[in-house]
Amino acid sequence: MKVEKNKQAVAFGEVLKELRRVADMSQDALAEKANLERTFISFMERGERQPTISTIIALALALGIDAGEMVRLTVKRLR
Amino acid sequence: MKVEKNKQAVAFGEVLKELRRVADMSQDALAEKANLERTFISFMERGERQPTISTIIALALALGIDAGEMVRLTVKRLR
DNA sequence: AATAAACGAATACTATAGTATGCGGTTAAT
DNA sequence: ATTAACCGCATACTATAGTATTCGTTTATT
Repeated sequence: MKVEKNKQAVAFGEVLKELRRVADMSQDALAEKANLERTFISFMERGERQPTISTIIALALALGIDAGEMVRLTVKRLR
Repeated sequence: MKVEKNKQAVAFGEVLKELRRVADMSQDALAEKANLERTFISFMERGERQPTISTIIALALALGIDAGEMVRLTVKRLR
């Protein structure tokens, strides 16, 4: 049977991808700046992995935005 | 050698504990409402575990507050 | 059309989020 | 002094976050 994807992870992934493109960064560049693996950024954007609070904060810092705002956008996308 | 604790996890734990008390809930009550284990709430409040985005959203919902705000308070506490 | 940057995707692994159980200490009531 | 609610803490386990490597395709750019 097909494994159901986590809705919050999918929503976060969409927000991440959008914000990264607005910041005009490649997955590779973002990964480097946030001290994460490029493949992990890819996993998150596809909703196959979800971030911890540490990762959210690191991503927000690398993207030059507010971590709280990033979560707000995620929650907003869920309803 | 002593295992260094994750600073973001500690900050989040402090915020969680404070917000839970403001909401006048026991760890047990919060755990039940957020569909988590009481011991996991305890771990988080002590900074020994950190939440994923799903857990943050579930906790915020159970506490009747905004998930983004919860993250904002955590980041604020880090500086 | 060839070269390279960028990304999806698979796989396999290590670290840690999250579950489950249990014990002991504290506090506040009886 | 006993009962009960609340919580710290330890341990052991299962699920998944995060790393590392690799291959194929797409999209410029030349």
